[in-house]
Amino acid sequence: MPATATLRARDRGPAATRRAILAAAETLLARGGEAGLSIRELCARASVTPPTVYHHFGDKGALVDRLVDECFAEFDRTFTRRRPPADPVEALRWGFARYVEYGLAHPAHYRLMFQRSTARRPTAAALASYDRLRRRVAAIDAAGRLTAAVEDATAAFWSAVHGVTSLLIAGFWKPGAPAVALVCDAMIAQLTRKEAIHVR
Amino acid sequence: MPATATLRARDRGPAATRRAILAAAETLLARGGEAGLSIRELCARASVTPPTVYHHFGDKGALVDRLVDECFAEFDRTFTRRRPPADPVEALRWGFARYVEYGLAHPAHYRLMFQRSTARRPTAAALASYDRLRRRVAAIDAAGRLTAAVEDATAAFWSAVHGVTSLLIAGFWKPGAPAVALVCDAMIAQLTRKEAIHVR
DNA sequence: CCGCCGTTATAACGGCGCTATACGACGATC
DNA sequence: GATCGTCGTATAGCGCCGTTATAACGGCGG
Repeated sequence: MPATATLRARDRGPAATRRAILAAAETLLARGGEAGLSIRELCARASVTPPTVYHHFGDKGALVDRLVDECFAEFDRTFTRRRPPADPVEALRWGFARYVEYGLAHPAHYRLMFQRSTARRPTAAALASYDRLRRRVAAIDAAGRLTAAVEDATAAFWSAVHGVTSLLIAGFWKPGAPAVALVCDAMIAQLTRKEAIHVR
Repeated sequence: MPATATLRARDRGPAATRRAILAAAETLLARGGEAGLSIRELCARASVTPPTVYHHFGDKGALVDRLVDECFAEFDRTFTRRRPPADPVEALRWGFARYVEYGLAHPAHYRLMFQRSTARRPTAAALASYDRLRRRVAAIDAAGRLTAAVEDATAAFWSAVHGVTSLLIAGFWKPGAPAVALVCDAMIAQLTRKEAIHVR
C-alpha cells in the first residue's frame, strides 16, 4: 500500500486528510519559513486541492494557528524530555538554555510562534507555555528567593530570553556568543537571590 | 500647480519620482505594515507605473532596503533630538528609553528594521546605529564602570532592549509595564558599577 | 534635423489566497 | 432497495501580487 501522502484525499478519510495537510504545512514551514508556506504548494505535497484545505481549516490564518499549536506542543516537549535541576533558580537557568536551544533548532517555527507578521491573540497553547514559565518563577518566589513580583519577573525573564533568541535566529550573532549568557545571568542575578529570606 | 504626488512621473524628473516612490512606500508601511506594502498600491499613490519603480530600485527588496535606511535616519534623530545625561550610565539608560519610545511610535518600521522576514545582511545605516550603542558602552568602560567586555556588553544590552521592545510592539504587554524597567535596570545593574575602579 | 539614451508606459506572465459551483459517496428514511 | 440530504472533495475561476518584455516618449549631442 502506498504512503498516506500519495493517496488522493477521497481514498483516505477526513482525519487523515487533515493530518496530511498539517504535515505538509510543517514541511514547507521548516523548508522556507512563513514565506514558503503556500496553500497551493501545500496542496501539491499533500495530494489535496485548495477547497479541501479551506473546508477543514477555514482560511490560511487558522491553518497556521493550528500549525503553531503543534509548534508549541514540540516546544513543550523540549522542556519535558529532560529533567530540570531541583534548585528552582537553576531550573530557570536550565529553562533558558532549552528555550534558546529550541529557537536555534526551529527558527522558522519560533518566528511563527512569536513574531507572526499578522498579529493574532495568543492561542491556548501559547498561554499554557507562558504559564509554565510563570510556575517556574513562582517556585523561586515560594522559596523566598525572588526579588520582584512573580508576574513582573516572569515578563522580564521572557523579554530577555526572547531578545537573545530572536537576535540569534536573525543571525546577528553566533550560538555561543557571550551576550547570551550575559543576559540570562544578569536577569537571574538581579531578580533572584542565593539564600532564602523569609519575609514574615 | 498641483502637488508633487499628483503629477505624472513624466512631468516631474527622476529624483522627484524616486522621492515620491519612497514617500508612498513610507505611507503604506506606516498604514499596513510590511504586508500592506504593495508595489501596485504604491504605484497608484505615487502616480507611477511598476516599471518605473523597478528602473529606480531594482526589485522590491532593494526598495525596502532604501526605506529601512530612511527608518534608521529617523531612528538616529530620536537619539539626537534631545541631549542625553552627562553620566555615561545614565546616558545608556536614557538611550534605552528612546529606543523603546521609537519602537512604540513606529512599530511597523521597527519590525522592518529588526525582524524582516526575508533576512538581509545589515545595511550601513544599521551598523552605524549599532556603533552608536557601542560607543555609549565604551564610554562607560572608559569611565572604569563596565563589568564586561565592551563588545559583549553591547550585544547583551541590545538583546535585552530588543526583547522588551518587540514584545511591547507585539502587544504582549502595555507600554508602562514593570517588566520593561525591570529588564533595563537589571542589565545596567549587572553590567555597570556605580563607582569607577581603576584596574591598572 | 537625426539618433541616442535615460526614463516612463502598456500589457502581460505566472503565482498567490480564496471561492462559486458541482460532483461523489455514504447514512438515514421510507 | 430506492430516495434524499449531507459531508467531503474537485473543477475552474476571480482579483491581487511581484515582475518583465517591449515600446514609446523626450531632452541632448551630433
